[in-house]
Amino acid sequence: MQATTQDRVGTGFKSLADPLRLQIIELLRAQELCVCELCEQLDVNQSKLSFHLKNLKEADLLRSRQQGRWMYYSLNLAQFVVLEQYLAEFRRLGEIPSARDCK
Amino acid sequence: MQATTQDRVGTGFKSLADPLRLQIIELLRAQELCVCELCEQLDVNQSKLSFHLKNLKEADLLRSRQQGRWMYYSLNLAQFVVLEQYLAEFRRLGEIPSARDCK
DNA sequence: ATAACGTATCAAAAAATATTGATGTATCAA
DNA sequence: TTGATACATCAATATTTTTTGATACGTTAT
Repeated sequence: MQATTQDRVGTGFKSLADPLRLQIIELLRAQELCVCELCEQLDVNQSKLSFHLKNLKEADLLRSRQQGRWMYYSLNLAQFVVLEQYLAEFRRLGEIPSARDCK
Repeated sequence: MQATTQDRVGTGFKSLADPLRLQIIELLRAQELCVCELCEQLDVNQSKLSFHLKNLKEADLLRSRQQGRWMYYSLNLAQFVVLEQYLAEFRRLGEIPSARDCK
């Protein structure tokens, strides 16, 4: 079984479909952060944050690296580009014909 | 109360986060269609389709026009651009600094 | 006017997702 | 080696979203 483009972008959009996750990526847009800093800045408990970080990571939107007991998360820009391109395709085609009349 | 950018893109991404809705917009990418045609092509019941069309419309991703008893749906490309631009912002900033070491 | 059609809406049930609090694991410091 | 810290995971619950079937609404044909 292999993932189609639709699966991959679908997973990405689903991940972006949550306000807390959007806040997370907006913080990470400025710089890589560890979980404890995200916790503080977002004022959200750790378990909840962990859940959402995992979700973003599974959608391939985030990367993580461990250093000692800290876990640093950062954006995976490549995947943002994938989603961006998917959307750009819609524009690329230019004019979309009206429906031919129905019956 | 007014909608923030986050609300608006959040709603957009949430709407794109469903496989059937992705199929819908991919069909509409080729041309405007009426509900009955979408029903047939997607092999899905009418009430379900109506639900998802409403969702896409509320996310401002679709437009509709009525003609007699038919309802024609088409993409609202402007909103696709809004989402695309939101994603493009992430790229625009270039290199993202690593975290400064934690404690 | 009545009937049939295309679509929307609604309420109930089902399914998916998120939150919470508790516990587990690895790492570091003392 | 003990305790504390940083994070992940799990099970139970709560919340949200989706599906289904029924019904309602507006339009056209008869």
